[in-house]
Amino acid sequence: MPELPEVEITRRHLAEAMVGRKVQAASLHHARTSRYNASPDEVEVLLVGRSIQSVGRLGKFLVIELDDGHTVVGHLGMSGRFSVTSPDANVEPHTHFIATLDDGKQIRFIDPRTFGFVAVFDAEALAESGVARLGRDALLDLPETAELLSFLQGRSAPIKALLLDQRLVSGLGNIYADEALFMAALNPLLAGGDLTSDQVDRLRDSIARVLEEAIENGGTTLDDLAYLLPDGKAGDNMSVLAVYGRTGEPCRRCGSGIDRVVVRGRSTHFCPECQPQ
DNA sequence: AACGATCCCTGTTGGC
DNA sequence: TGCCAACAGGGATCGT
Repeated sequence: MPELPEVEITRRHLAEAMVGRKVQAASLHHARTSRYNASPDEVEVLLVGRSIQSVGRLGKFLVIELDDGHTVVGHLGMSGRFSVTSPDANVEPHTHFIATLDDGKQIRFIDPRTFGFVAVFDAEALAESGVARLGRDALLDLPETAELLSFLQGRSAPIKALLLDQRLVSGLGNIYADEALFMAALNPLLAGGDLTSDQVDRLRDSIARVLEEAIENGGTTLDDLAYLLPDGKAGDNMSVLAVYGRTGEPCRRCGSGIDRVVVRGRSTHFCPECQPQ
């Protein structure tokens, strides 16, 4: 599933293709993909003729500024993918959105499970959108240990659940939350408020390292869910995952079997020896 | 307020 | 082999 590293890699590709370009045509074929606008038509009307000023990212959201003050917000959900193609390229199944730019290139959004979306917001709608509720970005703006400690103070929820809460720090999903907890040698079920300053310090460093390594590796492409980069290539990061998806397999550090529990409805992978309660 | 459960959706997988 | 239930999960929403 796309998390911060995969969205960041997507952002870089889209920025290269889109910044300074004008949208010549836009078509949106799926009401669920445009669910944050009044209709698919509204997305098309708001986009055509606009120039793209910047392609940014906050957490797992892509934030694209247009020349008239509107903002395009995109989210990959769990199966979404943007591709940059020529207009005559084969249109893949589940292609819900196509924008044609003034250099002839097309930006396409392909999303089988439709958890993702493409929205065009004015300033008011943006301020009420999910983007406005995000905590600091885990890659660009990771809070210092002291600030994280105060966030966690008094929280009884397991640290795994708190890492998935995008209001705390934005960008971590199920894969990198598990990987960061393993790297920090922290049990995912520990209550957030029980973490010591040293533990939060380790967790902070681990979050940064896990995300940076994943970006260097081109992101994580799982076998079952074909996350692909916008150029169609697969990422390499799955080969270095320590715990995610490795239930029953030997821990890369100590050799004992990786365990799996469910936290807040999400599968959670950890080494019971390296990450004791 | 904090926390957990539920829902959305479809390709893949595992059990029978 | 074929069928179908179970599973995967980010974010919104709702109940406790």
